[in-house]
Amino acid sequence: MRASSPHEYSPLISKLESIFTLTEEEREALLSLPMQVAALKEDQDIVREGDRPSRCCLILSGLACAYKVTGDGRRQIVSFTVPGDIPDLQSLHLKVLDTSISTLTPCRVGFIQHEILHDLCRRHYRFAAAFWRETLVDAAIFREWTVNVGRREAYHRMAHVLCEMLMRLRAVGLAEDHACELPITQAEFGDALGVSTVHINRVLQALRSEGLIELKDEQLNILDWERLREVGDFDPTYLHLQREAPR
Amino acid sequence: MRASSPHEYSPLISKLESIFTLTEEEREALLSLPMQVAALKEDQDIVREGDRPSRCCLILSGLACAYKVTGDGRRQIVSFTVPGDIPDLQSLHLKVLDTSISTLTPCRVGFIQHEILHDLCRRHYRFAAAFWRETLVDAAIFREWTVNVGRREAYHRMAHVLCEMLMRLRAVGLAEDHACELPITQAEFGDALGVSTVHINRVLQALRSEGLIELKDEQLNILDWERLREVGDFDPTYLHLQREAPR
DNA sequence: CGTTTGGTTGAAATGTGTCAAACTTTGTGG
DNA sequence: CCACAAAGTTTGACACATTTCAACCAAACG
Repeated sequence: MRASSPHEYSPLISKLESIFTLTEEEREALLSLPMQVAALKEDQDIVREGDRPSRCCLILSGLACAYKVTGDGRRQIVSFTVPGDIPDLQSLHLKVLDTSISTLTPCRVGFIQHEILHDLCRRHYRFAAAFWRETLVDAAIFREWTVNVGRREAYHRMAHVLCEMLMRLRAVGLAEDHACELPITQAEFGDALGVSTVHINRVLQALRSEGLIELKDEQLNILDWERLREVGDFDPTYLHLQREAPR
Repeated sequence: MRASSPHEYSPLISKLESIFTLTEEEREALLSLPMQVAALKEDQDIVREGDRPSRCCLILSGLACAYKVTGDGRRQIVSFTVPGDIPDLQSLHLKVLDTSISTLTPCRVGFIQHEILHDLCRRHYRFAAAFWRETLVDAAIFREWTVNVGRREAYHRMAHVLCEMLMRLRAVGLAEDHACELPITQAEFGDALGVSTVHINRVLQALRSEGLIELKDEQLNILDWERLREVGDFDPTYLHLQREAPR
């Protein structure tokens, strides 16, 4: 664990910049936020359900996920994170965590104290609005996942998350037009989509044999974006990626 | 549509009061919020996916739901609302709505202009925090629903929502210890749980014959709360109902 | 009183889970 | 650098939860 250097904030800053233009003062304020940086291995819990954290975690690099475990020990991943996400930003206002957050790949994670963030939000309403907005986009993704899991068959479900991940990774500069690194195992996809690993395997084979995707060696290649979008019934509105007027 | 009288705000005020104590000034500020009140019939859309609303809707009485429709026309309800909820509070920071909101029963709904709420939040950070928190609790509910739909069988899923609804209604004074009005049809439960109406029917019969619940004439009676909780794998933590220290 | 809405039932079709085994790739220590 | 273990992927057969379809019933309603 070491302190942050200025460039560490770049995933967060570019994410905020993608929504509205930061003033010089705001950029300064962000860059001077004290943050503890840690490098984590894969499959490590960053925080756990039931924790009462005093800080938030900013994913600087790598993939992570938020998940819950049912009484009989089955895991449901409720969202994937991409760099620039703060998956436990909710803890700023909800004392007890109701989800765990775990790395899927090795990650660099920045920890920022709650008080620091509260100060920032109190001083600049635009930051409060920006962070609040982040949590609202998260919520929109949760809603879409409920729809995905509740009303689409596994084949379509899979197409849908692949579309989502590509768009989200592209938004933070981690994907080409129709390709990206996607180091997610079939078991993890299963936990995310509420489907058994075996079935995920079959569904992926179907998508491959239909000529929609290539997925091998942690590398996703979307061969027919238009048809994958249709199959996944994917409409990116819920990701709220468009630039909007500042508040 | 008519203007609000003071007592209209009571569902919202008691909800906020259940989280932290309002100062006299804050209570004043809330009561003086201009709000347009409308009485809606059942099964009416309040707002629709794709809308760009300039106001939020506060459910004053009745049940409503947020839902999305898939490309092939199947509806997924992503959450139920109870009085005091502001199901499109997200629209304060996300321009385009990604879900529709519809009444399930006749409802009284209050509309509050975005500017008014933004002003309030800017002037009193505690309100920003309180409303922000509301949206975070919503998000927690979405997450739990993903788990419910993704990892539990229909029988357990149903038990889970019944527990959730009882707790939420109790929190706003609309339920006894183990009973409440619950005017939700089996088709609506189906859309909420990602299950066909027919199967909802069978699952309800099972819950009834196990002696766990009575559900008839829009009246839910939980006969064995402890076992229903177990069957539904229900842990209310995610509802974040406990009183917390002010911010 | 007929019509609509919501609930109930049965039988057949099907998507998905489970189990168990084999295969492939990756990582690691000797 | 090989050998072995561990992790991830693939396959087939079978079980089962849930859907679909179609009909019927009961209560509410205008």
